[in-house]
Amino acid sequence: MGRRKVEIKRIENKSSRQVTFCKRRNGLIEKARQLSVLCGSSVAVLIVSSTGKVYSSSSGDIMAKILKHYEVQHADKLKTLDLTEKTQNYVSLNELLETVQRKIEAANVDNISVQSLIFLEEQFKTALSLTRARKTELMMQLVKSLQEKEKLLRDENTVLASQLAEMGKEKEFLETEDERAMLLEYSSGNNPRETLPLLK
Amino acid sequence: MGRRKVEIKRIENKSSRQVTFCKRRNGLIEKARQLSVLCGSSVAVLIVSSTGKVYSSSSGDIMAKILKHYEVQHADKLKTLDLTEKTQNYVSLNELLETVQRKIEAANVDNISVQSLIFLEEQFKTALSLTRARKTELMMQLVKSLQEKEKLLRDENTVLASQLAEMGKEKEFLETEDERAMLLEYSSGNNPRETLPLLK
DNA sequence: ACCTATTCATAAAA
DNA sequence: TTTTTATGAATAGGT
Repeated sequence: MGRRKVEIKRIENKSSRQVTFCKRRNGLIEKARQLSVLCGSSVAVLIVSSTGKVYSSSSGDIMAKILKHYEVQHADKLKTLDLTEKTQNYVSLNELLETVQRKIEAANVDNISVQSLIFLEEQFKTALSLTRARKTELMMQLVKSLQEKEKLLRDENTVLASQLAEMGKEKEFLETEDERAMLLEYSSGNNPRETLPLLK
Repeated sequence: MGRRKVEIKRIENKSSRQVTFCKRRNGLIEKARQLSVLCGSSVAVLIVSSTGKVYSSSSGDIMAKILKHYEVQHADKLKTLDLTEKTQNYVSLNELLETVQRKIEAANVDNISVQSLIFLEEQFKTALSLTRARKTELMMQLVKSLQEKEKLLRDENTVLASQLAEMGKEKEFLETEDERAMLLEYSSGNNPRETLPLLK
């Protein structure tokens, strides 16, 4: 499509290669845009010139779609996880997809593909943190409830112990010397405060 | 470039949209190949059809180049993280980059862009799972120790309660009718097994 | 999937 | 780079 037909092989002349690169790069990106608009598809183009410069374009929600595609591909894998983890994964993955989609729709900058990779990593990092935080919170709740339970039990123990002591005192007035000796022996061998090293 | 000019806007007719998608998709990928060959550049194209099917092509070592590019761009960002996280990130990021690069060098298949993205996500997911698993394990250990503590306390309570009961019995033989009535009243109001709803 | 009229992309030149 | 212009390439609509 020019003054003459060109063979598809590396253009040796440096400056004409540069010119061709510029034109065809723009053409490719425009074609990508058209495809995206005409057919409602998502298209990303990444170009790295021989000098290392990166050009890219991306239209639509391609990153989100790729992740969706991935999600479908890996639905089986998720099924091997237990139910609790499964739910958590779905939630965070969906959140992730939504955030990615929103961010891409908001930003009209070029270079989105590379940015998407960067962004993707950031999102996973964030998701990791969020999941960590959520799990920690849940487990901290569990620990807290266990600690409360523990406190109640310890209080209960205290009450029981004082009841015992109370009874012991009462007994002092009632029982014979022999009976009292027996009781003390039993009590010293089973004193709660002496047999619960964990609570120290 | 057809029988008539088409506006660049979504094609509403489903079947002609499908035909156009197919033609233009092939065209785009061929153009990408040509650009790559003519100008010695690396080009990746990612297309996701409106039905969710993913097509892609990539020429040269584009993903490796992009990752290199990315790695340089984000050296600064990593410096803003705190030391602990920083160390962890460096390790996992470097490992990740190395693995991706190796995989790319090994595989001469097309479709590298998508595969890399998928792989990237998988890596993060794995990292996420590992972290989760580790945290869960640690917290489960804590929960387990708390539960053991609880069991000891409950046993202790049981012992104390039976001691109380024992004493109560003993008293039956010793105390007067008035003293016994008082004791029963007190005991029924503070029975441990009645005041610990958490343990039910 | 193939045809072909027509539009589009771009090679060469500036 | 971008514009111009002549020409080859891509493709819309039809089969």
